[in-house]
Amino acid sequence: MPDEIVKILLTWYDKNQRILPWRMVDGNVPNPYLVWLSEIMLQQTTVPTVIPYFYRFLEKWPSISDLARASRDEILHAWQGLGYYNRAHKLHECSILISQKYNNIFPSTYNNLLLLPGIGPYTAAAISSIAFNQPVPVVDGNVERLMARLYALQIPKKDIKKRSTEILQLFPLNHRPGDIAQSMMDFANSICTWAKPKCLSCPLKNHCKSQKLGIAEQLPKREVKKKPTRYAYFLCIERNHDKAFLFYKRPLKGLLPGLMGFPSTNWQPHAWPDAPAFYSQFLPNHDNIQWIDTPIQHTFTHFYLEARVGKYVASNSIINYVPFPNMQWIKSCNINKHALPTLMKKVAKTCGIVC
DNA sequence: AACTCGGGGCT
DNA sequence: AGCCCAGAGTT
Repeated sequence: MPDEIVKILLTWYDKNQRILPWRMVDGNVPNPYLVWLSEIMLQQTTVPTVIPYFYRFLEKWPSISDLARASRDEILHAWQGLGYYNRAHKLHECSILISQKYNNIFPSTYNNLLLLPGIGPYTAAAISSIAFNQPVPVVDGNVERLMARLYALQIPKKDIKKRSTEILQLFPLNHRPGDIAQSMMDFANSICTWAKPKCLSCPLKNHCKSQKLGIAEQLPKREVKKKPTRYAYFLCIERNHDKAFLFYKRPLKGLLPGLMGFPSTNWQPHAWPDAPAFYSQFLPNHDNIQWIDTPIQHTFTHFYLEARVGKYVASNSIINYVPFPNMQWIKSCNINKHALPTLMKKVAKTCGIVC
């Protein structure tokens, strides 16, 4: 049965393969650097989102040694807006490690790839399989959904990855392992979709247990968790004489690590922070703060943020005033030289910053 | 084992 | 409004 499934998947893949910039055509093995870069970017991120970032990275840094010579801030700047910024930090670390300790050569086996920063079980399997033809099961969210439906796995979501991997160990992966992996992901992404799977025209329907049971769309089982809301104030402080704004560089650990941001209160649950206690830290004279009526809404992975933005135009008396050492004035036309997360771009837009 | 990490797109 | 996505790292 697994042999038949693999055969159907490869046949489907040969006919429907998407042309993607990190894929090599004509059956050649792709460049490991391209595979690695794409796989890191694709972690929890959709293909259409990744493509423009991938091209920009490749243009700036055509090889792993080029990337290894870049600074952390350059990489963060190119990564801005892509999210999960720790990936950018690990990308930087990994490039330096491979360039300096590995002589610019990627390891080829699952176990050795797993030792590298930013590379976990999925990515190690994907790189070894796609770039080095290693017969390793590659299990991402797409494959989990496909296997859960093919084998009617009515088990908790957290257990599906392990079970899927076990099942795939019994699949014949020796012939074209990378294509098998990518065929499963492409197939689940376009046929065995999360919502409204195309079961009626599915080439695997005769092999699908959940299709026979009529429960394909309910699998894999989902578990609900409610997101809390947090509340914060942001300050957009403009220096009168040169249209510069007060920014701070966020810590290298935690949320939005190493990116630029506007001064804000703690993002606290349940209640609005004490606004005067907050802005008096930054503004010796805090009259004339214009509070924007419409609050900013932003969704993070595990909470919503609702924020109000205050705009303040600083008088000449605080031209050289910098409240904290991690802060700096940045002229409006230089802001785009720094790495700003999408949330902070919303704040900038809300208070009308233009270059 | 559970939590922390973005942002866009779909329903 | 909720869930999804070529998951990894930390606690």
